[in-house]
Amino acid sequence: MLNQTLTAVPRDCEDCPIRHRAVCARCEADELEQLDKIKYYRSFEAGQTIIWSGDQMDFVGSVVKGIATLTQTMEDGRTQMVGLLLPSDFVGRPGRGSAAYNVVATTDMVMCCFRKKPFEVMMSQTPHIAQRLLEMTLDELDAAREWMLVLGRKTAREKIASLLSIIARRNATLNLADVTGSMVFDLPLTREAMADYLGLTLETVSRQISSLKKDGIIQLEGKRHVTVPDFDRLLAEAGDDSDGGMLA
Amino acid sequence: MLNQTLTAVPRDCEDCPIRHRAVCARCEADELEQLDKIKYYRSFEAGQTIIWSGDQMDFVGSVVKGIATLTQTMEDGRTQMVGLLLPSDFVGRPGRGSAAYNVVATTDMVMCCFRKKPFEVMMSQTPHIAQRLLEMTLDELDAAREWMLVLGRKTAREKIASLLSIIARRNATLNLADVTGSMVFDLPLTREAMADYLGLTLETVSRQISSLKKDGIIQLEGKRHVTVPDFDRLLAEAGDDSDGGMLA
DNA sequence: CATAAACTTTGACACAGATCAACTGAAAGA
DNA sequence: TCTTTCAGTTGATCTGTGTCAAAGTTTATG
Repeated sequence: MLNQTLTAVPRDCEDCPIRHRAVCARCEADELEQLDKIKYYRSFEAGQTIIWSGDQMDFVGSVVKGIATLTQTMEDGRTQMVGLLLPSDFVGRPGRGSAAYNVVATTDMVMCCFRKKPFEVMMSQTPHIAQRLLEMTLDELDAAREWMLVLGRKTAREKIASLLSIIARRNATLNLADVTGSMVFDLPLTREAMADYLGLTLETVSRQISSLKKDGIIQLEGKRHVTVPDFDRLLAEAGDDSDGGMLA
Repeated sequence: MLNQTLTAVPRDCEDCPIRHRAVCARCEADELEQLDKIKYYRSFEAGQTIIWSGDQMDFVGSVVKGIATLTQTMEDGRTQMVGLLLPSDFVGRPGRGSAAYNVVATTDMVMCCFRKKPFEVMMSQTPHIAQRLLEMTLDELDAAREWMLVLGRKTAREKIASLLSIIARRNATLNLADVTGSMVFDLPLTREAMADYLGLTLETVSRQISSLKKDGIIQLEGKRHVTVPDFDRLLAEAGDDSDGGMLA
């Protein structure tokens, strides 16, 4: 299979779809120019493992297009997803030599990579990058803590409803749509990936999705295309208060 | 009950027990002087709620002495701990007006608080603070992701063993002791708090501790004083590989 | 077009951990 | 000293989710 996405890769930061949300969001023109010198694009196919936990990492970077997962695995194979990487999310940790998690592309993907060493140097010199990275890391920490509540205390049905509401919300904000009433989106994850995210088995995921469908909370076309007729009802099933736990 | 800890509060950053691990770790003398102008100490008694989720927060700060918990609660009362705050850990999020979690003192505590507005101003001007906060936040994110694996995929027995090994390890590094062979420490948490950390009920926590005791993995004096005769055996019970997942 | 491979659904049954309840021991207060 | 309260333990039973198995659907492949 030829990789057609390579030709679609942006050359210029000005045209970059994640220019104002990624780690470079606050950079000025001259800083972008500096970044440009240490950056390169890489494309990945759906299913491809981008990084193995424990591997040496000589780059960090941003997801430009597509979706990837961050997973942790035990020796006996039990797997837990610990992050879902969407466009503009950052991959890697400055100052660390080896990867702490597996990173796997779940769709075809494009990443904007920075060579690690020069990126670290730049970070110590240009506060705009470190500031933005701090902000993004704090957001991820909040998201991780939200997931700890989901994993530790919610029922299987609530877990599924929580995941659907998060995907629906992210989709809406990405498309600048309203976060009310009816919403339509495609699931970017297989049943197994959803199970790994939620600490369930894929059979339980399947059963709970069927149950939500039977109860009219969601509608399904095919296996992946979801319609949520009433977002507040979905939130209620997730056990969240109606504001969805959003913070200023 | 009179609060005797107030008199034991450090005045000077030079004498501060967390001077080299807290958010101020990288600050120079002049920066400490600036911080000194916006800081104040607060003491809390065991059991006291320091911050309610949703409350306005006009300070951020560091834990100097004692232990606190970060918890999230659902409307029906289900509670999940999302962080365990030990000396040097940071409380609050610069740039956010209201608290996202409940913060409760589990022991008598002393905090070094900074008025939020001037702290934010200082952060934007002195990279040393933002740099250190980024580093600490990345560490917390790693810890949160480690807990997601525990919550999502481990059995009750493995969860307890994981918690014990984390507490043992933290205790050892705090006391500069060896992380091998036999270790002795006091549990800083009630059975209920442990349950909230691990997504279990307190009965299950109690049963699993009894079981680990019966099997000789741990020894107990009273309810809280724990001896771990063989740390590697405890790690094996936790389902971790022997290196404990530590990263450079 | 046929077949394989990957993904998903559904059913039957088992079991880990929750729930409900009784009891123990230690600490605090009258 | 006696009672009350709080933290913890242990037992009996129930139930939500996992496990094992089979079959259906969709997508890829020769």
